[in-house]
Amino acid sequence: MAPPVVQPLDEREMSAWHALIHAHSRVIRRLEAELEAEHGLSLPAYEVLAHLSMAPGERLRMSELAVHAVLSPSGLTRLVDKLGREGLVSRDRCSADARVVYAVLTPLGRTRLDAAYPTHLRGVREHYIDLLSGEQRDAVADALGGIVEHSQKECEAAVAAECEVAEAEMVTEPA
Amino acid sequence: MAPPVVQPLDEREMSAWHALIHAHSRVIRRLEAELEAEHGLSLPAYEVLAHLSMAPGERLRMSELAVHAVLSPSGLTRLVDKLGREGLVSRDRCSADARVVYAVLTPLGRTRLDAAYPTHLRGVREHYIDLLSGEQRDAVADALGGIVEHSQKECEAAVAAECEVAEAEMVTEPA
DNA sequence: CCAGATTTATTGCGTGCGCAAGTACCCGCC
DNA sequence: GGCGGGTACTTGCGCACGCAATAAATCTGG
Repeated sequence: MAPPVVQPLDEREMSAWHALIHAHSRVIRRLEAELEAEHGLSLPAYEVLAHLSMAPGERLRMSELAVHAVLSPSGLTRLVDKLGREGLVSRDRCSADARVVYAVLTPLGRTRLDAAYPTHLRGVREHYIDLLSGEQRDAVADALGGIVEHSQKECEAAVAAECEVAEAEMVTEPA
Repeated sequence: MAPPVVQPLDEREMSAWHALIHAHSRVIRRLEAELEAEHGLSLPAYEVLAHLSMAPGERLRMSELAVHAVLSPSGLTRLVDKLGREGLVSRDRCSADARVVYAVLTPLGRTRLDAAYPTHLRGVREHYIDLLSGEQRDAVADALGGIVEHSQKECEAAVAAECEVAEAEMVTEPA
């Protein structure tokens, strides 16, 4: 019952923390502002189009898209609604499994994406990549990439744990 | 007028970009979920309380607070409204300059912050800091910190540029 | 000393988005 | 073969937040 004394953040740790928060905020804000001003696309919208364009058949399931774009399933549904109204993507129900929906890039969507690509690329370079040395870039990719991986594993572990709990309940309350 | 051909992102650059986006998203989501569940505080709310607690007199101007917390001025006004309704901060008009208002931490706010601190600390460690080696941590702080600084300088430069434009207009259209 | 420009904070408005509940569908088991 | 349990997406709801316009106070030049 002794409180699990956690070491307070020292100055370096603190600065690594604030750096993540503030750098992300600054980079994203600028990039999004440019994308919005020049092409009327939000960053999530751009990312959806970009991921679709790289997928085989320029189509992806909603759930896959939600993972790539950083969006909840419901957020993605609404975003695809919006892009659909603008004619940039269309929906396509899967014939094999009527639950799944594919988002498909339309020719117009491809055109808009191609137009927006230089803006996005320039923004990412100007506000982020080109401000880092090669070593810094690799170090960041390595460090933060590791966090992403770790986080994914923990999610899977959490799901597994839930299953075990469910099984335990099956035993505890056999109804 | 030749299009300023910008080098496409190679694989390493791409991965540094995605790492930033996804790592940020994952870390923030987890931390915020824990903070919300255990103490009913959003991450921005926690940060406002934390910054106030470290300020002299536990008080800070709205505008300063907006810079530290990652929030627009309007966002901050509303957040302070909300924290005020919960009794965690109070507003205090500055006697010297009636335009500025100070947000000050109340005793109740201090209590809530103290209660939430371990959760926040544990979250930052568990989902971020402790997943990095010492070198990685310093490299990230260095690289991303540099981006923040650069971005600040650019903002100042942009403001200066606006002034020049304004001056130029003064000359162009002397009314 | 006052009119206009500037700074500081707030409000109107619209939008984006996450959670939880709902719907439609697939699958395995009796 | 149909029924209970999961899966994939959508919708209801509410809130947070950014931008632009506004209000109030201060500063500055004539």
